[in-house]
Amino acid sequence: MTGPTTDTRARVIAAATVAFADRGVAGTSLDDLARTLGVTKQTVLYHFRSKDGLVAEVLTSGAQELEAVLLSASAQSEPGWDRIETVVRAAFGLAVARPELLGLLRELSRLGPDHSQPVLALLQPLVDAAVAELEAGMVDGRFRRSDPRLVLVSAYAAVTGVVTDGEVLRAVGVTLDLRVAARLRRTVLDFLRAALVPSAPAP
Amino acid sequence: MTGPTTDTRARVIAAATVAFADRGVAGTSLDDLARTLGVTKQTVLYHFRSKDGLVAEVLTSGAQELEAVLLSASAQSEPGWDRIETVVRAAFGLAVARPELLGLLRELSRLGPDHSQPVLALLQPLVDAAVAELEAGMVDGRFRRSDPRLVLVSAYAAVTGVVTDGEVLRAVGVTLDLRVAARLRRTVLDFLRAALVPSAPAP
DNA sequence: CTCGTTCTCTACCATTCGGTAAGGGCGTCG
DNA sequence: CGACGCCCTTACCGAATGGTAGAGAACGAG
Repeated sequence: MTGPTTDTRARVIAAATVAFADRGVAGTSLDDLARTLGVTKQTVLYHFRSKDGLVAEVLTSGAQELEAVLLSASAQSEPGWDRIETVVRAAFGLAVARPELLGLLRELSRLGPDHSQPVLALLQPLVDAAVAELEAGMVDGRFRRSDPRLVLVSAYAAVTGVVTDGEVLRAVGVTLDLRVAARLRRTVLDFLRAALVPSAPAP
Repeated sequence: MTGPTTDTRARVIAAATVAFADRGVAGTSLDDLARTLGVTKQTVLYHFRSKDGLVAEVLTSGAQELEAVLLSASAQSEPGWDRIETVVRAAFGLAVARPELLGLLRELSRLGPDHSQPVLALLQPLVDAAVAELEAGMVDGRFRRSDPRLVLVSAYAAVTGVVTDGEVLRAVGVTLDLRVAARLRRTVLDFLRAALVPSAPAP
C-alpha cells in the first residue's frame, strides 16, 4: 500500500524539524530547506501540499516521537520517584540526541491554534497521567504536598529551557555536551527530589 | 542635544520588543510593525537605519532594562537565601509585567553572534556575580554543595520557560495570570530552597 | 518672512516568498 | 511495446519583503 519507494519525504520531515526548531518556522523558507536537501522547492511542495501542510506533518511527527519516548520510559519504570527519574532521564536523552524535538515545542506558541491544538491533544493524556500520578503520590505521602500541575510545568520548563537556550548557556560559560548534560540532569533531578521527596535521601 | 521632540522612536522600540518576543524577529515584518503603530514602514526606517539596526537597539534596550531590574533587586537584599528569593521575585514580577523582556532572550539563539554577543556581554557581570555568590554560600555552608553554574541555568530555564511557553502551560490546564504566577513563583522558590538550603525550614 | 532641521509621507525598486502549471525520466504492469 | 503512475524538474506568477529617493508638513531660530 504505502510503499515508500523513496525516502525523500522522510528526509524533508527530518530536515524541516531541525530547521523549524533552530531558526523558527517563519525563519525557514522552502527554498532554504530544499537547498539543504539537494532538491528543489517544488519537490518539497510535491510531497506536502503547502508549507502549512509541511508544518502540520512535522509537528504531529515530532509529537508522536516525543510521546513514544516518554511513554516507553514511563512503562519501563515503577510508579513513584523511580518513574520520575526514568522519565527525566529519557527527556535528557532526547535533549542530547534529538534536541529539535524539544525545540519544536517552543515554536508552538508562535503557530496558531490550528497547529498547536493537535499536538497538545496528542500530549494531553501524558500530561494527565503525570498529574494523576503526582497527585496519587502526594495523597499517600510518598511525595510532598504541592500543586502537581505547577510542579510539572516547572520541571518541563527547566528541562526544555536548558536544552533550547543554547546562547544563554554560553553566557554562563557552559556548552551543552554529553558530560554537561549528565551533570545538568543530576542538578534537575536533585531539584526535583529535594522538592518532592519528604526525607530526600541521597541514592 | 538629543531632543526627543517625538516619542515615536520609543514607541517603535516598545512595540518591536513585544512583536519580536511574540512572533519572532523573522516573523515580524516592518510593515506589520508600522501598521500596529499607525505609521508607515518608512517612518520606522527613518529612526533605525535598517531592520537589523532596529533589532540591535531592541535587544540592547531590553537587556538594559532586564539588568536594571535584577540589579536593583539584588541591591535591595542581603546576601544568602534572602537575595535569591528577592531576585526570583523580581524575575517573576517581570514575567507578569513585561513578559516580552524574557521572551526576547529566547530569540537570541536565532540571531547571529553579532546580535547575541552584545546582550550577553551586558548580562555577563550579573551572571558572574550570581555564580560567585552561590559559590561563596556553598563554601561557608549556607548552601548545599553543587555546581553553581548549573543551578543558575536550571533556575533561569525554569523561570523563563514558565513565562514564555504559553501554549504548553495551556496544555496542562493552566493560564498565566497573577494568581497562577504567584503560585508558580512559590513552586520554583520551593524547588530552589529545597535544593540549596541544607535544613530547608519553611519561612 | 525665511531658512534649516526634524519628522513623516508617497512612490518606487530589487529580491524573495509561497504556490501553480506543465513536462520529462523511469520503473511497472497490461 | 505502450500506457500509466510516481517523482522530480524547469519555468513562471502575484504578493510581500527590506530598502531607497525625494517631497512636504511642522516648527523654532535668525
